[in-house]
Amino acid sequence: MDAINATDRLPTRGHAAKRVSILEAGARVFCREGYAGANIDMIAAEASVSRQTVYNHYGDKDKLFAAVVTEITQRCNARSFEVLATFPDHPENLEKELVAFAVRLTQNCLCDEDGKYLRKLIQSEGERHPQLFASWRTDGPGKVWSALAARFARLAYAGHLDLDNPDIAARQFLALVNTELQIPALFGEKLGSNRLQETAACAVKTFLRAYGRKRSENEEISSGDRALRA
Amino acid sequence: MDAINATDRLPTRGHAAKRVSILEAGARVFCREGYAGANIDMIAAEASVSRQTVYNHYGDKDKLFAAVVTEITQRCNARSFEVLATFPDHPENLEKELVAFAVRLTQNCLCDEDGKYLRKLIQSEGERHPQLFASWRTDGPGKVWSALAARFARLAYAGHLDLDNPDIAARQFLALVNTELQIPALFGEKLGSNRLQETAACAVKTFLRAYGRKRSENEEISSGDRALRA
DNA sequence: GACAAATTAGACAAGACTGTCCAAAAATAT
DNA sequence: ATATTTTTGGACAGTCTTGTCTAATTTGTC
Repeated sequence: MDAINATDRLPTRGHAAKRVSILEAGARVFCREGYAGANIDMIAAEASVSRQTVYNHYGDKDKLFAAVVTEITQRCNARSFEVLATFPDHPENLEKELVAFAVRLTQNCLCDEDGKYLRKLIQSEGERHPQLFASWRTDGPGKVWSALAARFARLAYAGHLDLDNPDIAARQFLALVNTELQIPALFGEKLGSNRLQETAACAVKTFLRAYGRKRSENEEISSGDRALRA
Repeated sequence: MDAINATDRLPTRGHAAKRVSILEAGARVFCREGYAGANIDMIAAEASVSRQTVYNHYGDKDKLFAAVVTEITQRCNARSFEVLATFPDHPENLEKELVAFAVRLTQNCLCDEDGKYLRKLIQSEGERHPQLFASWRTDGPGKVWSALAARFARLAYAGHLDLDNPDIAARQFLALVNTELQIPALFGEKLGSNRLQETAACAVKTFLRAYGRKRSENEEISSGDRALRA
């Protein structure tokens, strides 16, 4: 009855380590083979555990899958908010700090193992088990978006940005940061961190071209405005 | 040996109609259930055809899957270039025409059935069958990107845009247009065409804020800027 | 109408997977 | 050291799926 909820106790070493071992093997195998393609023997083998132990811990394939999904979801969400906490609220060099933030975001949330797993699992099973991923939709992207939007709004209020709709800006920021990641991600390819840096730099540059502060209070008229007057 | 290559003859009505019927049922079922989860009986039933006919036409499950993938890929690529041909090369109202173009792109290539199928199939099976999707990578996104980049470069040369790197601009344009589509697409949800229009409008507005011609020699403030209410 | 090709339904063997049961072995706690 | 819990390996029935085969039926062609 509480076999599944036993995850609240920390996975110590010798004891319930098998539990997490199974969970992680499950994530890998479900992700690699899809739900239907994965089989318990594979997962047991990859977790270095007997098949029976898998059944002892998680009951059946469906429950194991559900456990895997909620685990990965929680990890991903937690990490997203960790990174979000490093947002440059008081930037000295906005562009540079935004690029660093974008890199952290992609490295820790979008391009890491968990991120890849979650993406694949949602894509392949989301339509069949919408309730399983409901919490991801609301607690994951939903909250990240609005949190990020709030940060951008604050930057705008402080005069660092010029934007009319922080929510749209936040989503577009994420979209731009993701630009180059889509295709390789589909094939499970890893991007070197230099390439990742590049992409983030391009994304932020474009973002700031669109939403960067038009002018500061004590700045002289920009060259563009001079051209307009002429 | 040439069972698969028989697709070169046109699927007439009474004759080889079953062929395409199977192919389309295959696309639906493979997409819905994943490769491992799909079974021939399902596909046969959904194609209103006996199981044996499926085997007669396509040999086995693997070959059927390959046929489905190449078919969908070709359809998607073809449609992409159709839409690309409607790019506003000589725009009178650049913003408006770019929005319309973006809407065409999303409706016909990204959000339609084939687009959804291809996305799911690549995501779930791309890692396992990289060679199957190799042609998609090179002939699909690869060529669309560079074609789009060429269009943007021409617009820049004609003074309608101000960009330093057309390739990056093209990818970012696509990323922006995709902004809102990602999440619903993962769950197979359809976006109303009004919502689609909105998203495209936001994307293009941002794109032009970043890459729009700084200003014309003889132009007053654009209506678009005015609509951007306080 | 007759002939050839395609389609159908059904049975079939072979293999894979799930989930259960059980008794021996190992690990853990007292 | 002993008692308790967990893990293990293997066997097992039941189910599902693939791919083949066959004979009968339908379809399209001449």
